[in-house]
Amino acid sequence: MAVSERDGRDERGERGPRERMVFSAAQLIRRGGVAAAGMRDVAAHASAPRGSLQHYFPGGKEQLVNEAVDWAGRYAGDRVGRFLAAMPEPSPSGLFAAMAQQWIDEYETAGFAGGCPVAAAMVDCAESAESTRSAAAAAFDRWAGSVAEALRGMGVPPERAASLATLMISALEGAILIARSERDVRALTTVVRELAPLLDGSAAPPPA
Amino acid sequence: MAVSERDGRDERGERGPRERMVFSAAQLIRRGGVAAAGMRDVAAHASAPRGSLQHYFPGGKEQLVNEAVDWAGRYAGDRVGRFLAAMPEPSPSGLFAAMAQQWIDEYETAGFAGGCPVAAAMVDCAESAESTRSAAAAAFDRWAGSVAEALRGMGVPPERAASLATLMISALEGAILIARSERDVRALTTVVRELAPLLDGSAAPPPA
DNA sequence: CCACGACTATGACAGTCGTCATAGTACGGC
DNA sequence: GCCGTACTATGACGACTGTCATAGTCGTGG
Repeated sequence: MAVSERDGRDERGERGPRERMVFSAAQLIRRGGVAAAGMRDVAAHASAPRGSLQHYFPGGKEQLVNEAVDWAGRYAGDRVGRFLAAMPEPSPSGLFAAMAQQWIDEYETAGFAGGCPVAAAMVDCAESAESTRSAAAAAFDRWAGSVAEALRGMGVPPERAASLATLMISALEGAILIARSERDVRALTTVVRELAPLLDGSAAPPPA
Repeated sequence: MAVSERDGRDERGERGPRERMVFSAAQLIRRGGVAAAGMRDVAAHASAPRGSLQHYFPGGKEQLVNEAVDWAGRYAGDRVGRFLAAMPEPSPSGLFAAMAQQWIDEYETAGFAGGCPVAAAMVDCAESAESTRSAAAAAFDRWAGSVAEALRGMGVPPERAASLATLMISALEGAILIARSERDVRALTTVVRELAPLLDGSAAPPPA
């Protein structure tokens, strides 16, 4: 779910204030967590008027956070499709490498400031806000669904595709955490390398 | 790093107020993140006097958080040794299953309230507090070191042991996130099952 | 021209946070 | 008994936070 500042625009290349605020919320959340993403900060980052927050998000911060998580889940899911389209000959390991590469690129060019906004929202709100927890679950589910669909398209048996998708996303999320803590992409390159043979051997029936 | 309320005691089965506060900080951080773990809450949770906080932790909250992260890293590393000792015939997949099982047990008996304190501290403080980021890196490193050492003891080639340790911890951390969001241990059981053949095939030289 | 809806502006509110200052207690050695 | 040290107690402070109330500005349709 690495996201450059230019992503998320609509077909006219512009975004309305409401969309910008959701996007900015996701950006700030993924940097310092939900608590560090103040409502005033979100408005400022989005170059949106502070007064619009209560207008567009009458549900308050919880609604804003939930929409940011939802946006991130949709974005990650859509990205899978684009990765797939960009691969000359799709393979499970190639897809996973592309997913990780997006993070490697961000970390190498923009520094290690950000993590996954869904993970950040989970950590901060899982217990306090039930709606945010379920939004995170939906985001992961959407993401995993896209990955599993892609895997099935590569000949992976349907019952294993979902499992492998979970494994891929788990490993990626964990590697993001480690990479950020070490300020080094090593963890990301490592999981890609180590998981590759397992993923590419997955078109065969499940082992044992 | 799932931790029951009874862990972390010293040889006399008791803990001093200082240790209790570090332990309580870790407990609260892993539930709702650093921001949700107020200093007053920590003191209350540890049944320790509020006035002791500034006495034992003159570095303020940042020091307390860092020590909590450090404690968690040491705890996770020590756990690996105990898992190893409890296994009749050690195997990489068996070790990973034991690590995940600790989380499964916690989630099934105590609910999905908590995650990994190191991950939580990372998400909230990686950018704001450099010292906390490096404490998290040290915690992951210590944990991975224990795992890698265990793997080498099972015949895994040294150069692969470190990589597999990173993969195991990554997958576990990610699965924790997903399991907590879904309020279901499915993600944990899935990564254990899917990773098992890869881990147990790792005593052989690296593939290709 | 006026009214109406959508949107913006801004100051205030109550609450919480981490931190600090100050004072107080307990207990050891001398 | 006294002093110094370790620890505890507590109220206050300033800096936030999310939320609300109120008023203002548009543009558009009648």
